[in-house]
Amino acid sequence: MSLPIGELSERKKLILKAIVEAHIRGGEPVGSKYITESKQLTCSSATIRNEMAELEALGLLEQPHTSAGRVPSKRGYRLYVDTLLEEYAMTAKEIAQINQLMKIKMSELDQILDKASKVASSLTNYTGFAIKPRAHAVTVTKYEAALIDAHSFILIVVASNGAVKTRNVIVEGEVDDKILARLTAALNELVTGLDAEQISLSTIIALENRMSGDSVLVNTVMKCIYEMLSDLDGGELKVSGLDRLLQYPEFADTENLGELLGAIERKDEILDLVSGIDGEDVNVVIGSEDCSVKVINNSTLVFKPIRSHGKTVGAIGVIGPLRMDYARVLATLDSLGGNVSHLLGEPKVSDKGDKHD
Amino acid sequence: MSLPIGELSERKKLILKAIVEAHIRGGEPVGSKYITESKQLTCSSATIRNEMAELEALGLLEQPHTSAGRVPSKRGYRLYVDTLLEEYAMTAKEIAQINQLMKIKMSELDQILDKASKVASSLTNYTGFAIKPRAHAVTVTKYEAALIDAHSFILIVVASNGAVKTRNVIVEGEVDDKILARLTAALNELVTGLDAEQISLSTIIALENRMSGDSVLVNTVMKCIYEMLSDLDGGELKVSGLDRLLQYPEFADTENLGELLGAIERKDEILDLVSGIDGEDVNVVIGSEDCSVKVINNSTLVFKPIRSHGKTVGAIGVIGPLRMDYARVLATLDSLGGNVSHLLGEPKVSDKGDKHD
DNA sequence: TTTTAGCACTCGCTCGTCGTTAGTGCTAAT
DNA sequence: ATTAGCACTAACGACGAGCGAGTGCTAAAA
Repeated sequence: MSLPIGELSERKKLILKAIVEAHIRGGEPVGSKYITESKQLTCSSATIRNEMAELEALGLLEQPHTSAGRVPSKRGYRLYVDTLLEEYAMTAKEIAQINQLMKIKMSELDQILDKASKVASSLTNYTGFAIKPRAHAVTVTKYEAALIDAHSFILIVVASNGAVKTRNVIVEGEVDDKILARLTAALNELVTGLDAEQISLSTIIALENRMSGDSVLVNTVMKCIYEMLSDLDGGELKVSGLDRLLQYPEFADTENLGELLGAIERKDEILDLVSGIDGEDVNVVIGSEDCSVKVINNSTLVFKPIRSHGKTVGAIGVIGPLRMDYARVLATLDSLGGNVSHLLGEPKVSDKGDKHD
Repeated sequence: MSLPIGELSERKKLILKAIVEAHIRGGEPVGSKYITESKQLTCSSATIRNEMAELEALGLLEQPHTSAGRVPSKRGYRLYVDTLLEEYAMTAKEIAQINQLMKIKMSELDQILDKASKVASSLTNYTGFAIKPRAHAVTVTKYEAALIDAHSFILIVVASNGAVKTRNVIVEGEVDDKILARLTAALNELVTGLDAEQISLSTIIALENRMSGDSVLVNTVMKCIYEMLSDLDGGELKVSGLDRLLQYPEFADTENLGELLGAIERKDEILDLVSGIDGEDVNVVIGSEDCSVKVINNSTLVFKPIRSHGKTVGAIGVIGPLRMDYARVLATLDSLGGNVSHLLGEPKVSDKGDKHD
């Protein structure tokens, strides 16, 4: 399973790199002749062929069929991303576009993530996505309520992860400001710091006692709170620039496209995948190499966590074909994600460290 | 432009109906022989051919090429939907599924619409969508605020269309409950009933006076309010079951699919289209027959407005190929949409009136 | 021992041909 | 007005030839 990175001769690395990059550009299998022509390799096509055969034996290249050129395998891409990739120098235009995004003052995390994923999509020309990860054991830190009319009010919940949710509560009986004040006071005292599973019957009974035994109101409200808590740790996945997928021939057939659309539709696989990875660097998931997510078999996910005050609050990334322009995408996401995190109050990392996982 | 409905002989209608239905089922051009065989038409294929030629001259049928069968044109579908469509009898299973949806108690419009569009998609096997239409001149009917810490609070806005929006407001100076109380009181007094365009400088100045000239706070808040108001009348489009598109051969090529995905991506065309249509019946938009929405040239949109307390608050619908199973889709959406509206407090329409536009 | 030139071979791709087939339009007979 | 019959059309699938890009292997050169 582990890659024999050290074992690879310098020339093999160069050849692999050339093949990956040629294939990223052209999308077609690349042959030995092409390599000799275009690159600074001084050897002949026959030598390249021998090397290519060995690279294939190592599982780094694949042949669609005899007498076609070679295509990088997933392991090949992985090796490329991990060790062969050169820094991509962002163009002034790209930097400007990111900076312009940063100028737009948006106060809501959702909006920022959404916008950022759109920018990621348009800068890289792949499909962009934004994720708010699943959170475990979200609790409520504060309740507020706002009266609408005699039969309904808005319940506002501030969660431990900083999210805010509201819900329209319609009650059978009558409510007024005084009842609401009592309710919020009781909720703040009794039902904070509990996650969805920790709300027990005793909590509810204690609450009822505080609310003069108005069990209808209490039940309605508790149901709402439970619902909101479940919502809060649900995670979210938003996709932008889906139509960009179509320009890549690997998604021209229904097979791959269907798999990917299905995965996006279901959300959970991608959500789990992204939520399961921590850290602040850009991550690259190539195909289903780690076999956990079977569904995005022929696509690559690249994403960068967004952090705020030391916590991961989301992620932005792009989805595209295996032969993704990794250099560019990594640079773009790194910069964009860093800026977004910075915008959210995260200290900027000054050292340009290793960005791979 | 107007269709010569009355002019069509009974037999022509029957033939057109048979062709549309055969083509919906099979997806392929249908020939004269097929009609004579399968249907109760007593005449021969030659007669059918003559009739078909005339129907084609009327613009109701099309020929992909000579020596292929006929395919309904957009006008043909339109005529079919408007006058030839027979009621679809929903199966017990479908009814049960809708009823089950109705049992799920959800309090938020967004969730209900979202869920309903998913059900629409799964019942019809087309792509479902849910829309909250653009609203003009949304105003705020009530403000509330909830303190988070000394530098931030949550601003809650109840809009004239019943929607609720919250925003995290971070201020330079310090805030406390007392300041917030004054702020909300002032806002409720001075900045209600105004839409985004009507907020003038004098409003802001009046507000500043009330807030002891704290122009920083006032400006921050007003910017937020403006943003929220703009958000509120923005409209929303959510799509579910996108992958279902792929099973229809008309979306197998990149062309049509790209157009449709692009339109969904941009949202505004579809939003405008749906927002522009009022009433409570199911609407059918076939291709870009009315030339306003050029982009969904080869798809059909069917949607039903969702009403609550006499107002249109959203719409659910499906997107699919031109040869959509109209009978089924219309029945499903009519029933589903009616139920959702009912759930939202709209009186149930008892008379099963004409459901076409 | 490594590299390279040369060569036979493979296999997909593109044409053109050809027969088949489903469907048409037209005409003449009913 | 309808229909049977017939000639015609165009898509479709199979077949085969030619092409070309690319390979693997071998034997010679470095």
